[in-house]
Amino acid sequence: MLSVIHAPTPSSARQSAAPILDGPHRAHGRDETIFDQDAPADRVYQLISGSVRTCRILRDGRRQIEAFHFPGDVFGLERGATHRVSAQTLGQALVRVMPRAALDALAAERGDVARRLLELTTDSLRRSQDHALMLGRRAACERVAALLLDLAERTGAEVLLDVPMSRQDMADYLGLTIETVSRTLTQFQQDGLIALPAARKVLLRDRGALEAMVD
Amino acid sequence: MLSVIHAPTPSSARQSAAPILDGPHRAHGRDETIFDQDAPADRVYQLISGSVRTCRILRDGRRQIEAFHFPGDVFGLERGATHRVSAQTLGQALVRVMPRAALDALAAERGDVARRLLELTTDSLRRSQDHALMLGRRAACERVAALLLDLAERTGAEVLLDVPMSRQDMADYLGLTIETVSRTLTQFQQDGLIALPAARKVLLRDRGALEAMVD
DNA sequence: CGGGGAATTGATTGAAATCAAGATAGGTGG
DNA sequence: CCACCTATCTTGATTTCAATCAATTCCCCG
Repeated sequence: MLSVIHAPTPSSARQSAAPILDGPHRAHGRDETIFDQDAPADRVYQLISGSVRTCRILRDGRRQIEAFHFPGDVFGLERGATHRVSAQTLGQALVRVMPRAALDALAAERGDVARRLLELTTDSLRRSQDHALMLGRRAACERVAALLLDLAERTGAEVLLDVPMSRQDMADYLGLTIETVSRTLTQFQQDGLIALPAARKVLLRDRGALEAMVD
Repeated sequence: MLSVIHAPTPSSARQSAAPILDGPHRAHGRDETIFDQDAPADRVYQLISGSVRTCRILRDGRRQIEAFHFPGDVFGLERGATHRVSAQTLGQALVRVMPRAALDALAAERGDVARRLLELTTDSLRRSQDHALMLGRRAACERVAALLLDLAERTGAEVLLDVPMSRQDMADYLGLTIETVSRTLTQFQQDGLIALPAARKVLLRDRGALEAMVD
């Protein structure tokens, strides 16, 4: 049975970590689809563990990753009847599944829930606008630097960064190709900004220099 | 005195046309700033007539226009204390000014107002995501075509399109340069897709072909 | 009219895409 | 446990699309 979560929201924790509504958890394996583009948007999801990408694909195959999601993040919120993006896991992931009808009903009767939904949506909007600025006006190296810093901030990594996505995922988020992403990372390494100690690991050696590139 | 507008929302009208809250109107001349980037976000605006751009500027002068606004559109909604974008008029414009505190208070006590705010924010999010897809994965001609069709739809133009913005505005919205926008329009004209009968006018001659470019 | 910002057009450059091999590493089965 | 196999990633050569640099031309407004 569903029940409302009376979430204490300590200011220290990431705000989005508090669930809006309880719901069953669902486990996903690596690279599994959570929902497809154009599928009915009758559920909302919150990531418990792992990481997820949401993306749109054009008819000719071009793909734009719209966002990466990390534990605590809510995704799948839509205004219309269908999902405008698809969602896939990057590795193993655990998600909380909330029926949209229940969430809408709850928002209608409880102001705090409605406010939380608005906050979540506003946060997504802010992220999307930052993303658009990056795609419209930033050079390849600035985009890659921005992604690394964003990952560091959102996963709470100090120096050694876990990069859960492939080069193709990075490229499709950044509006670049895998080759350009790879070359840019190599260049950062040669310039002493980062080290690449293993696959899907990045060691931040000069965070200040990366931050200077982003703004 | 402020008063709530009990807006009948005929399904035929553009939904965003209904004001959330009444408020004083303010007239602006051509190319005037309504609010600056980083200024306190203590007011929300609704465009009555004219058109407005919201944009962000990087330290080195690169500019990204985040959105164009037309009559009925609400802009200036923020989660934080300051505006993340600036807003300027494109021509003469009339805006309704609503104090944010009053709007927040109203949303807290009235579910329909809270819901309306969420709808507006979700619409902005959808637009921003479409924008990001365009900036990340579309060629110059596809971007220009998308802008023309978007303008036609939002201003309700059938064939003759009023383009209220300069080439620089178009370029900064599309992540291109004025030269590329100009060349693309010339090419469209040569291909019989449009005609350019006057400055800031575009005649749509083959809307189907333009739509085919966009998806 | 006449001045001046905006737009167009042309020539050239340049950043990232594309095309094309290799290198590396992760997973699997012998 | 190790070797192979296949994905993924890196690196290199070349091309391409859009940016930049550079004149004109076109209008809009005074």
